[in-house]
Amino acid sequence: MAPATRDDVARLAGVSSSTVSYALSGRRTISDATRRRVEAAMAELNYTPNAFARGLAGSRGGILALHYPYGRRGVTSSEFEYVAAATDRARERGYHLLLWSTPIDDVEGLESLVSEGLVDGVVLMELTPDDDRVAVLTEARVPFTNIGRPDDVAGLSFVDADYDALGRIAVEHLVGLGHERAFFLSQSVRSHERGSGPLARAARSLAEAGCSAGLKIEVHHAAVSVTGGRAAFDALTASPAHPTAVIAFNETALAGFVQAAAFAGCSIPRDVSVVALSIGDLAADMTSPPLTTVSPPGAELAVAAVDHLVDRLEGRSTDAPHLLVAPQLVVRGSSAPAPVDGRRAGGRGAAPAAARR
Amino acid sequence: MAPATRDDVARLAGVSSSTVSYALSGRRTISDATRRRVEAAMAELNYTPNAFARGLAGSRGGILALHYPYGRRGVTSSEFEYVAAATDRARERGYHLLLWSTPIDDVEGLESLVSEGLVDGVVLMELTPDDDRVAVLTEARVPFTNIGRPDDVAGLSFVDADYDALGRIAVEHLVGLGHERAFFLSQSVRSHERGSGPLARAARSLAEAGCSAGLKIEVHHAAVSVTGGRAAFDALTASPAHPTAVIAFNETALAGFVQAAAFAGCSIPRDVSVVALSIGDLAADMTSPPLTTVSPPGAELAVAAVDHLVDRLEGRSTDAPHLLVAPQLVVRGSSAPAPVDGRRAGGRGAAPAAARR
DNA sequence: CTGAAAGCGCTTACAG
DNA sequence: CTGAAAGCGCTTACAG
Repeated sequence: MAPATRDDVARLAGVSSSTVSYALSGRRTISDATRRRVEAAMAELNYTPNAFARGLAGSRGGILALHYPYGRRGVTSSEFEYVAAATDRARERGYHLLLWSTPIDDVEGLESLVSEGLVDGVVLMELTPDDDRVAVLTEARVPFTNIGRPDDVAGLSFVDADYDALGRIAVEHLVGLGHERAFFLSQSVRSHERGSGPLARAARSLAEAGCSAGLKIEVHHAAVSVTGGRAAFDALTASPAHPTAVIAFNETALAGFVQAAAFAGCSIPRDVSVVALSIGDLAADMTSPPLTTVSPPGAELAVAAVDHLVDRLEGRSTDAPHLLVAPQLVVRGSSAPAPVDGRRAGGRGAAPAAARR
Repeated sequence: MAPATRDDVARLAGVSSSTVSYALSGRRTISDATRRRVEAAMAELNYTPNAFARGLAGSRGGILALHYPYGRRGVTSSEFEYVAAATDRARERGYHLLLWSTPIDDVEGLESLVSEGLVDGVVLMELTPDDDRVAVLTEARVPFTNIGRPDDVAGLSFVDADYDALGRIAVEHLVGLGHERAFFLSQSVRSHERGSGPLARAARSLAEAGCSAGLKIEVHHAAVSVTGGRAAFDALTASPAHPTAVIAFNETALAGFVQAAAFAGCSIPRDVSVVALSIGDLAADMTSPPLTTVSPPGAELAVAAVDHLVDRLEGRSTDAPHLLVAPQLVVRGSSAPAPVDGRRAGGRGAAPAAARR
């Protein structure tokens, strides 16, 4: 049988159909007796309002889009965290979540999505410094929040990881362990230098924090590949500065780096400490030893972004739309006090990290 | 200004509004001249049909739901692969993808989603042997496909990884390398024994293939935790059978296992070979050496599921709805010929896996 | 080949 | 506190 409509409920309850609507939305006062009859009728008919009709007639459709641009970097281990958290939060707030995933430069796709009128608002992920999506959404007058931020944030609502704290936290951790020379496993020069991207900001904060805390940092631009990471290890070994610690913001290369270190008999953390930035828990646990990480709290960011958006859609947001969330330092086994004997990192023939457990 | 409607287009083109609809859907023949005028008008007004109105009036809303139950296991590295691939494929086929993620036992959530009439069909992920969602969707008469399968697949359309091949492929790989005794790093006894879940099927196929190929397999039930994996390593070391290979179907425990092996100076693959089942590429690359894996092709499965569903929705599917996809063996560095000298795996004091590169 | 019109199931002023 | 009715922007028989 066809699903029950609002008219069915009204008939059963002996009221007009608009009364059923108002009972549902609570937008006008209703006597207790009427409300009870309506509720009983809805329960009996197992009534669920039709989403399309609600969307067409009302101003609120109850659907949010999460735009996840791909092609920027590969699928990393923590991305699902954002998506899952956003989905859950949207649901808790009474919204559905449409996952929208196009190449970041396919602005037309986004444009046609919003012009369909299907979604009440959009959460944008992985903003680039000069992200075109911002203009599209602004022009279409679709409310949106950003996870991440473009260079120009005037009038924009965003939540982002505090990438300045990122660098500082990593530096402080290493300096606290007595390290004086570090090696920054970065990405391509281009991403590194782009104005306000996560990498650029992390790199800058690293440089600043290193400067004031007395940690000398050598920057190495590695390809985002396992091979790139192996080459990075060679570069570390060859470095005249003899760094005793590695700070990595290149998940894939880090995998290659760790492999190369193990092959070469270079022990982590005895010979070199490793602090990984923006790495998921699972990936961190797969290495031996597990990696000390400083990562943005993905779930928290996603929840905050959805909350911001929904607050705005429901007209109850007045507070500052900019939120910077501090990254979390999780100390696992890959960071340790700097070697005291000044033995050079990456040296061959070192014994394995057996012993204590 | 408000977005253009079908009436605006009709007026501009000098035709009736139904003609615009038909021009769009192609459900009746239209003269070339008319079609051109309509198209020009649409282009000029930058017209996009309203999704809610289309959904309300027509039978097709153009939205698919992907139900991702959480709480079953944690976020593993390859889950995003399924979600991303499904999203892309849906879009390619002209549908939106609603991500729906509830605890697997929250059948009511699913029920109310479909009774809203928002979605044309549903893709279910991670089916359990006696999955309640199947009954709910069947009763609601909502078309759906499954990634994975329950025990009773009568009348059901599903795509699934061939978990029988999974075990066989792993066994053949190891036997080909001369191994005779393996250790199966499994999960809790309960999941292991449940009728037709992936683990149960993989375990069964492992047992069968091992039997006929002459590989003796010792089963170890580890907790799904890093600690569980460390304990598993101890169990391997203590095993009187002295297994020379590990087959793991427990991603989190495997992380602990690999860590424990490294700590103990047990070299992979010289002392023990490791073959990981259902592990993502990134996680596989994070270990040293990178892991040889046999994993279901997540993207392929997701694409097939979406295709099945859409074919059915569009009435163009008549072929068999059951699809079993072979897992992929990727040989990385963790598997090697069995030790010839019969040296016991897990022995302490072994030298690190330095040397060749 | 094309038009006029009913209807999808809601929301929300407008009356009372 | 409640009802009758217009309208949201489409799709699709029904006529011609």
